[in-house]
Amino acid sequence: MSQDLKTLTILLRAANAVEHRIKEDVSMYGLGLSDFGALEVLYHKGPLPVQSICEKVLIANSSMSYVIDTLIKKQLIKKLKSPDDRRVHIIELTEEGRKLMDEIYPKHQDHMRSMIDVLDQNEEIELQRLLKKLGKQSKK
Amino acid sequence: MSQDLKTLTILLRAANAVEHRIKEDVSMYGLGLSDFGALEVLYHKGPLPVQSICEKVLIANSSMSYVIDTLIKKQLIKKLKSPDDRRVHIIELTEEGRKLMDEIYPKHQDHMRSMIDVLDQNEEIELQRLLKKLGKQSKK
DNA sequence: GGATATTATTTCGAATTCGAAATATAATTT
DNA sequence: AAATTATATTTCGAATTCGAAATAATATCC
Repeated sequence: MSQDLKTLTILLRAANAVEHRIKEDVSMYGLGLSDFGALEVLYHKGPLPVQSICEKVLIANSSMSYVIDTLIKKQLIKKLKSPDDRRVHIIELTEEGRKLMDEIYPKHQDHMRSMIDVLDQNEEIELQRLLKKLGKQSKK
Repeated sequence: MSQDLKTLTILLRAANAVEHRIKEDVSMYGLGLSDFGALEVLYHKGPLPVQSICEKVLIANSSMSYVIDTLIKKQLIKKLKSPDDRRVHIIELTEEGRKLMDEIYPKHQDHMRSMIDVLDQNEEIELQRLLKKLGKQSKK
């Protein structure tokens, strides 16, 4: 019983379910999961280097280059050169990008919260604790 | 505090970490995540229709068709026609596929268990309970 | 200060994934 | 029993992802 991997299976299923929900939420605006992830980070943290966005969105940087290209084509973000370090490209939302997120995000947030809110506050806090403990171990 | 989505973020991160670990584990044998997922289901449940494998591995059936093709090319599985229903294709491990899993699986299981074992037994059970509760809500 | 190592990003080709349409068969309706 | 609807699978083209190599700039070492 205790030597099986059910816990991980359940974890992957739950995450998959959440991802599908987000995808559903966001595909109406012609965005993919990673597109939205990148916009979301920029929306909340302000302009950021490519690398930092990668770390938040959890995809390879080569994939992020592609995501950034498509978002630039859609005129939702723009790319600036960092004055401090000429290797670095700073990404920021355009006016249009910000407007889109102003429109999408509150609805998305409500939708996601309604998922979480099947848990009471103590359960939510406990879940966070357990996942963090697991996740910490999992990085190498 | 309570209206934010941190819990989901942590969930997605933990799942991502687990997936990366599995990928690492399994890429040494030239397998991808979905390849391994399919083999694992067949290894544990015996021969199954394509559809049932899909449901376990959590990818679209069009993607599963591709996965099955590549595993057939590697001679790890084979495809039989169901005698009951001529729409259905039953997939089963070849001798070679079974041997591979006999080799891989115990190591994989240990590796995965060592991740889970940062949690004590009560924590593990509680995590399962919370994830199930969340996941249930998340399906539509 | 030049050589070497490190970091940030992009490019490339290949692999994986998806959704929608196509195909084939089975089940249900009328 | 024909027509309709539902289910299982595959095919197709496009989108996304990856890892490895390339490029460019900075930091470190000698």
